Amino acid sequence: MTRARTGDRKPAPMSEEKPAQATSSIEDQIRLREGKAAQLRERSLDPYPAGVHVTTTTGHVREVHASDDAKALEAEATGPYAIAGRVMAIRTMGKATFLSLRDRDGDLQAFVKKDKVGEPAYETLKLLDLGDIAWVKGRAMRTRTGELSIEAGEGGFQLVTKALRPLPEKWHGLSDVETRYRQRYVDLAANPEVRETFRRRTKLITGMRRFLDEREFIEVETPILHTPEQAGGAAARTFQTHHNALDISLKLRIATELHLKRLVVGGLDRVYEIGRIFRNEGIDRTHCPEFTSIEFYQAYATYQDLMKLTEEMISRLCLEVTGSSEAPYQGTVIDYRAPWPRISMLGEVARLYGIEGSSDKEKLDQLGKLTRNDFGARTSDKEALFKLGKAESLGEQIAWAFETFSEPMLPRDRPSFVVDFPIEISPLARKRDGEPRLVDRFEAFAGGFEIANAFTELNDPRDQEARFRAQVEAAKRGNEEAMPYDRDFVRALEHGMPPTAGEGIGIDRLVMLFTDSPGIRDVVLFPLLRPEAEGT
RNA sequence: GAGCCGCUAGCUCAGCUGGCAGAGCACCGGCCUUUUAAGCCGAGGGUCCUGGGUUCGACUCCCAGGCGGCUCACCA
Repeated sequence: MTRARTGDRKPAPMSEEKPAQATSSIEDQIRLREGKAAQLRERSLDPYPAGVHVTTTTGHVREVHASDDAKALEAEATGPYAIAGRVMAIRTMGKATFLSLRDRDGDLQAFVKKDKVGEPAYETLKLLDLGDIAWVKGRAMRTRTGELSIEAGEGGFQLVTKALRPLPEKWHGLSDVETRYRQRYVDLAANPEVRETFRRRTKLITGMRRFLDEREFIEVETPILHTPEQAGGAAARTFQTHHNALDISLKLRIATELHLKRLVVGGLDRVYEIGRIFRNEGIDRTHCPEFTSIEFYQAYATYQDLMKLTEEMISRLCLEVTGSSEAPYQGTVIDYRAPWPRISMLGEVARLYGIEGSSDKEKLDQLGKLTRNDFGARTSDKEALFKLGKAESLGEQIAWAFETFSEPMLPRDRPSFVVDFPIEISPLARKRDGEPRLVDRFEAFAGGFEIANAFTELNDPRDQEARFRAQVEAAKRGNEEAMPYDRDFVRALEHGMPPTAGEGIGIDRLVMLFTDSPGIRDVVLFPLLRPEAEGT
């Protein structure tokens, strides 16, 4: 690692005259940096060495010496610490240079003095550019201004990776959204808060696993490639693909639901899967064609049990990930502590239309008497009316009315559960005992969007058949999101699925909430974009 | 898919009513052994997203297209 430092005490002569022309177009800058790599090679220094010996991180050094002042550090024989990281700043004072090195833990200053580090190493320092990766070994010290630094010892500086492209500007970082998404490596290198976002994402997923594992759930993996019959479990259009050897057309899954319930039939009473879901639909602030969901199923539980579990899990995750049970989201602090308010979809819609009936049955009966025009009377907004007009059943009418009028009114500073869903929009949920026009289902909302969807599962195979038939009918009428009739799933239910409750949570959306990210693309490392135009 | 907005140096951005393309940082040369958005002196760097049109003259105005953002639609 310290090769070729002692061989030649005199700095190697510059390979050629200075560049004839000072330049700075990107091509020029790359050429110049390549030239510096060549100069390193001329001094028998590899610009891309392997086996660099790093003994610690910037974070560790900061931690160990957090409370040591300059005097204490001078008295103590600290280290030596060998750290490496991307060079974020170079401040040269002539025969002494300050570097800001950034590794996975953060930034730390390195202080390289010519008389300490030795002439050869100091000469290679002159070939260092912002964005290169450098290695420094030495003791910990504090500068006059009190900044903790590593002071490079004899031979304690090495350039370990030459970067050919310059980093974005140090002060503003990289802010062009398109470049941030397309070249996430630059975004991550330049903008520390982006790393924090993705660190939190990982923490969240780890925390979910721990939470469910503690409750004796087991994690499984089910197929992503679905036959056309299997590609159900949600209302969504699919991606098409094809398997060559079998010569069959396949679809990418739109949910993990139906396979997971097959596993419950098989006796895996508590099961979950975290994985990618693909839905061939538009892209906006909260939708992405590939996203990550967790679905879990618990036998002998009901949707009521899952509401409790959800409150508990998400409030705990918020604490684990953000350090508090309350987290700001786009200007509003959301308090995740249980219990979350329950809001009745049926009740809210009934209230909207002046129906104060006491029972669900009464509300449904009264709402059933309303005409399409009655439903539309609440708004003159053309688009809202169009939506309301599309409803083909009372249940859809209620759902659209809720979405249009009530959803925007959900609490902003708290997550909430919406309950009392109509059966028509819930083809996999169990009918409610006593009111078969409703199902035992909830959706959780926070920050203005849905984060979870759960229900007591339908386990009556004959009822499931009927629901599938209704979906097939809907598909015939042109509903492209209707799910296919999955015969094998019905066969599985015929073997008997214990009474079960299941839930799906959008992990990306939770990450948005816990990182205060405005859009789903900010929490996905490489979001799908149109292909880049030629030339970059 | 629709509406609105944006695209100028590697990055972040100015550029007026059409008249030679600008700044800061970065880069290049020089000075500097405790700086930290280091500093000082000097130099260079442009497919103004693309293609048409109007005009004596277009970064600027018009048309078409590309990519992105936001809103809406689609979407649980």
